[in-house]
Amino acid sequence: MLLVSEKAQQGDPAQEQFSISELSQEFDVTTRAIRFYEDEGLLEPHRQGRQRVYSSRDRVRLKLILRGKRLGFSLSEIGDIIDMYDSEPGEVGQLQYFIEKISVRRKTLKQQRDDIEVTLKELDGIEKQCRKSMTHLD
Amino acid sequence: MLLVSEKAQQGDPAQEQFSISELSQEFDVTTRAIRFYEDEGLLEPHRQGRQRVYSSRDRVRLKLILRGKRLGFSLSEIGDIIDMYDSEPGEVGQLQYFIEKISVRRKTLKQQRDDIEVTLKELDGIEKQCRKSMTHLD
DNA sequence: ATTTCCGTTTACGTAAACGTCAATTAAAGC
DNA sequence: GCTTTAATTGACGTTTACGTAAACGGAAAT
Repeated sequence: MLLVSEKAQQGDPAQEQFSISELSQEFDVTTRAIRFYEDEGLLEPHRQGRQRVYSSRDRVRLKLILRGKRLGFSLSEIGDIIDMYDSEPGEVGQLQYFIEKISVRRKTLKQQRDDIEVTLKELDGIEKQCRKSMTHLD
Repeated sequence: MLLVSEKAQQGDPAQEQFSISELSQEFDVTTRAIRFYEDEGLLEPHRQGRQRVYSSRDRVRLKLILRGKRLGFSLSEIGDIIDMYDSEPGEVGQLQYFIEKISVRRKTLKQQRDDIEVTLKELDGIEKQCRKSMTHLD
């Protein structure tokens, strides 16, 4: 292995370093996907020569990306979301715009949450019917 | 318009009929999409000649499809889910398999729900920071 | 020295979910 | 009867999110 993995800088947890395969394994995502996220501007790891070196900040971003995916967002939407997290807020106008984006996102998420509640309840009902049918067939 | 929309069979609500454009408007989805769902085996409306006539059962299915989409499921996954709703449970083996599928689906949904909770809380934090920054800039 | 791992780049391939014509058909309004 | 309007089928195009193979570069182990 490389210098990177000389058992990862464990001194300062904020300065830990990760290789692409470490992240790939930890989050169960292919290296191809990780590089693709970089192509799409969602990650920009440092380089040691040509090799990618990921900081713990990069790792957090990857986490956010995957969470976004689980929620069904597109990569470009996820890009918008991530930018919310670590943008240095400049002018008031931007902040205003920002807050609006947050409210939009919140609406979507709440709709999803409601959808989930309904669906979970329906699943409960279906399962009960199933179990009933099964006892009848015993 | 067609016979279908002679102010839709309002006698028995379970026998209401809908044209493709009615559903398209009601759910804000293109007719192309609706036909595509049919191609994928998610809908199978009756025909009057060559025209599609949707029952209220078809309408419910469409509703389920769209909810599934909002939750980020693929059409084939949605197909599985819908089949859960209206399949006539046959043998015990099938029911067992069925219940497993339900449990898998439930896990996914719960994961999503947790993701949403976390994200909503984070959004709260970000918004607070925003508002703080704004008052400082006033 | 050479095999063995990673890792990188470039490029083409692909599946899903429609969009977008184009050409027909058929019914409704006048 | 003619025109407008809604619906259908078929085909091709498009975007997203990667997969897959090819070819090459270092470092590490034997």
